[in-house]
Amino acid sequence: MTRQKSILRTKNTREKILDAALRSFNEHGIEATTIEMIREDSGASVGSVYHHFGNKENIGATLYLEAVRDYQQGLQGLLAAAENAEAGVKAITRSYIDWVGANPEQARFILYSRRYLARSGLMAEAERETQRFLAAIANWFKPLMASGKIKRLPKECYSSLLLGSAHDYARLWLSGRSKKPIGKFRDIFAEAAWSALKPD
Amino acid sequence: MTRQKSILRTKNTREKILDAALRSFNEHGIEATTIEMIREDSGASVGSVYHHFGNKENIGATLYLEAVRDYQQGLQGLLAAAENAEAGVKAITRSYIDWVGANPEQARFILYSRRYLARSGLMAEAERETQRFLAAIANWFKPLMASGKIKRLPKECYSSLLLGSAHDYARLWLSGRSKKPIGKFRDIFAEAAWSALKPD
DNA sequence: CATTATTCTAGAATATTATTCTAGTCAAGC
DNA sequence: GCTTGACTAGAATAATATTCTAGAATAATG
Repeated sequence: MTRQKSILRTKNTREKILDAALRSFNEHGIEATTIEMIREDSGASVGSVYHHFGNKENIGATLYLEAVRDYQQGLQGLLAAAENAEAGVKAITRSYIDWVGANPEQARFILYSRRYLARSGLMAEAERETQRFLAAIANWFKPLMASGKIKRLPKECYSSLLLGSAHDYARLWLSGRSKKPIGKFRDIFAEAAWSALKPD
Repeated sequence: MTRQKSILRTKNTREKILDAALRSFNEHGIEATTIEMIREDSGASVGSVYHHFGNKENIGATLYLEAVRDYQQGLQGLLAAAENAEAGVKAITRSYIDWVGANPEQARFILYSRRYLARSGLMAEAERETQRFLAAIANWFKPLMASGKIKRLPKECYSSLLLGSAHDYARLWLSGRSKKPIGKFRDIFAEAAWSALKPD
């Protein structure tokens, strides 16, 4: 019980710092966010912040890693369940849109702050996980490409044709330049992905 | 003549600062770039840097504004020349790809650093110019949408369906995660845009 | 030309902010 | 109830952005 308490104390501080950082990073950008702002908003001390994360960039990298994991987990199994190429392509697109719609703050952070986050150990880890994830998707696609169920194209192009439009609209929406919630256009982007990838 | 000389001095210092900043911003990111690095790389003094730009963010905003203007200028006239919907859609896509291929450093900066640049006066200016530009494109599309030469969709979706895939691949390429020059896929992305926008 | 105003450059001084350091507090297990 | 390790606090330091002051170069004026 006492142990539980300790973990809670830790967890709470750590989570509060992450929450405060995400809010502030998204509102002001990472650079404009000072440790002092995070400290004040989270109620933690400078010492705590540095104890948990080491430096400002690691706070960002942690947010990035946790968000990416959450999204990738949501997609697991969807492909296994897909009956055919069209269903799979549309499932990937819809899953992406649904995740963005449900987690706009995390999505905003991932889309707009990746460039800032240099190659810390945490980012390398995120990179590795993403590679594994993309490889799994590529694997699912491979037989469909071979059998002509999906248009044959240079392999570099698939991910952009699949998610590029949804990606782009997500940026538009998350930046506030478009007001219409991304969920409204779920099927439009799924159709567009399929029309770019279906065989002629 | 003396006047000419003076402008050159100014221009050179100013341009050298911008060149050094673009290099360093793209290599290390804006935050990790110090004024000292820009000063050393450009050969200017701290005083000069601040005389010309006022603060670090304004250097970024200037790079952003100049790059966006350059791209937008390139697209002017292309639409006026387009014979029909398909030609127009493909011309826009190709023009974007060509510009990115020809100006990778500028493109990288625009795509990866927009979020960092807050609403300084310069960014507001860039925003206004972009609005005018998008309005001109929307205007070109309007009669085609009305007459059914282009698929009828919610207006928020068009830009993402038109350039989203190319956009996405540009990021991939510019970040170094894909090695194949974007120009190779010029027609693939033009086709994809058209297949998303052509009437059923 | 000489004079004056303006723009530009230089680098030292200052202010802001990230990070480190030291001294503790707190809970867990013995 | 002692010891250990994880955690917190906030002061001290270091790194960096920005401002300031002086002066050099250039342009404008009579």
